[in-house]
Amino acid sequence: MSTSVGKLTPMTVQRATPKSIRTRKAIETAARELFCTNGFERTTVRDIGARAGIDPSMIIRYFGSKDALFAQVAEPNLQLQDLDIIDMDGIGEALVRHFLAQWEGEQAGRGLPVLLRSAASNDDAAGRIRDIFQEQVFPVISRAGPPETAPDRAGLVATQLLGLALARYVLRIPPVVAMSSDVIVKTIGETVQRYATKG
Amino acid sequence: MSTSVGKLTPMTVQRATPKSIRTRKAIETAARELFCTNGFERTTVRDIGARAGIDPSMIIRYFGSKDALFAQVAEPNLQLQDLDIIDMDGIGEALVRHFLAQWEGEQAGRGLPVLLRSAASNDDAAGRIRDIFQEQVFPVISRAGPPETAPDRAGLVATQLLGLALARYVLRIPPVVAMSSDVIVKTIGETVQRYATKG
DNA sequence: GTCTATAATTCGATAGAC
DNA sequence: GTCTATCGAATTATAGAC
Repeated sequence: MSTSVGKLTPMTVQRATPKSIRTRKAIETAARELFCTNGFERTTVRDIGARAGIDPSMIIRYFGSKDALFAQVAEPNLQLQDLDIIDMDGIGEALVRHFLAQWEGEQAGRGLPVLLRSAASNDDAAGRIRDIFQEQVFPVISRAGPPETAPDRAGLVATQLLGLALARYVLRIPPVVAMSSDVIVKTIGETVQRYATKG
Repeated sequence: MSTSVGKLTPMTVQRATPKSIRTRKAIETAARELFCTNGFERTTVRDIGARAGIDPSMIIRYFGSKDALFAQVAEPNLQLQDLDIIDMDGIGEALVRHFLAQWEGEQAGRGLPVLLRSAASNDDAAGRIRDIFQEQVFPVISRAGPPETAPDRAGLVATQLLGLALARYVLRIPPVVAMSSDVIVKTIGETVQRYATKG
């Protein structure tokens, strides 16, 4: 949900007819897939248009620019609020399981793969990932240990979770790809648990 | 060492005069820095020429193409052979310390940062990272535990080491950047030790 | 060996007909 | 609302004078 249909782009005013809604959604879906697969730089407006089955010029008309489209599409919401009520003894495994589900699920983290794929090429993609961890991961980790070590603990958790995503979904290192979710949750969960609580 | 001066590019035959050697090295250095900072896509041949203080057309003349230059420059050698003789009880900390030195040292891993920066944009950068781990990391990890679990153990080590590099050098997540080398070696070394030996 | 000039593409973005 | 046609800028790569 929340593809923010009502959110007007700062350009040509445009009514939200049923058809325009479908077109906008088609563009966003195609953009997400291509940004995620090829990263920001290697994805062209023309490619997105072709995949969405609409004219490339419509993309500019709807979103104003390629950058604006990327910003619209790369808004990860890790939905970690679900974990707030979990007891801290299982925070490690819970975090890993949650992340795997986010990456492999239908919504695919709503943008995290897109960002990670483009973090090296898009100017602010790295900054957005930083924001995500500060705003969404840090608060959760904070409560799992002494407050004064919270930044370090959150940072360590970030290295392991991002490294897992990088190796499994971007670089596709064979044994990491082949590993079952259960093994990952158990093995890496133990690491995350230690990072989150003891640092 | 081993900037492979004698290695002829498959193009215009060219004598290796002292001047041409200097030019070639200047190009390689500038390319490494820019590829490492901005990734493959955002680095232009013109930028490299400007930084090297030579004409952009010389780059094509010397290396044939931008892709060929990238391939020439992105040949990481982790030099893990130094670790072969270390006792396995300290393999975790040794690996992390070695990696940090590689990333932060003069030679900067001779290409690993370049590759990681470009893994999302350059077609074969991800493949090269896979090769690096299979050829260089895997053999070292193999000896640290039961052979049948070697791939999984090496894969787990990869997630943590690459995640550390990603968070600290590419995404620059503040607490990870601020963390001292000693703390990183100790904390993450403990994780790598467990992955390398027990899986 | 080096540089000037430019060819040949490709991209993002726009104008305007319908 | 959608598409055709195209602009202007940027890129890699080449040709040829010096």
